Amino acid sequence: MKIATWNVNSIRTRLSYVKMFLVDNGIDVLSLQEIKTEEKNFPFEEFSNLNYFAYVFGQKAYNGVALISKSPFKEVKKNILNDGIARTIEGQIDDLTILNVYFPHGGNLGSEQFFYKLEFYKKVKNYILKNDLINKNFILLGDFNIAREDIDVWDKDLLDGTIGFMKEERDALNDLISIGLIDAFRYFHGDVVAFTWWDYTGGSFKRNYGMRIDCIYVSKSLVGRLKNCYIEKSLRALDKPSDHVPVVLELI
DNA sequence: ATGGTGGAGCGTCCA
Repeated sequence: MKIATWNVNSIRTRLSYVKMFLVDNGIDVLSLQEIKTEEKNFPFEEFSNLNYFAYVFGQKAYNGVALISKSPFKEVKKNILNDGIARTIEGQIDDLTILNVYFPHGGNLGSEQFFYKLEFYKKVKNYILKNDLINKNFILLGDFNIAREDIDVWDKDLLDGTIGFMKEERDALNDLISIGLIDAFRYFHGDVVAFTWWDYTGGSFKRNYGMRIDCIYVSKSLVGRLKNCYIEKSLRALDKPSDHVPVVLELI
């Protein structure tokens, strides 16, 4: 089973690439962030034509998450933090609980958005604990907007203290995963420097000035089923790409 | 300090 996550930065602009990615990689479940559209404008038909189901929590212009899957989800919960912001969608499929989160960007240190981001991390952690998801076959994936380790950024000294790599943020992410979540990419590639996001500006992709901020975390019960985890970097080199690329998890 | 690029959707805001 192949489960992927991708911040597409507008589903309508990236639709052809998303369809290509699903087919080329034989993806079973795709978790999308920043679809940037309301549900009423989501291209449901394009996915049903490919024999995929789509579950959408959308919002006008900003945010927006979705789950795309070959077989139907048994249950889907949107808005799990009850904040009305289209950043969370969770579903049950087979024996898995999959929680797709678009974590806040965070603005700058000390800004209102920065504290919102740290609070958001606590709320997701509490939600997982409250619902005992950590003791289920649980997958937390999405755009975390935080690089956790030094090897998750292109220059740890230059980026020290900047958004996405501040101590307070890394502490928040470490605190979240301390409840028993395993970084699937790191499980297979312990010391590999690899990124999932490159800024649009300044030729960042060509220079490989990136960060690994899109991740797939699994609960301990799934460790024995991990088969592979990879980053589909080639999609960043296409014309009019998203600034993020997909991460793919293969489960036995 | 600014601007560098991109998306939504027509004002700017957000990343």
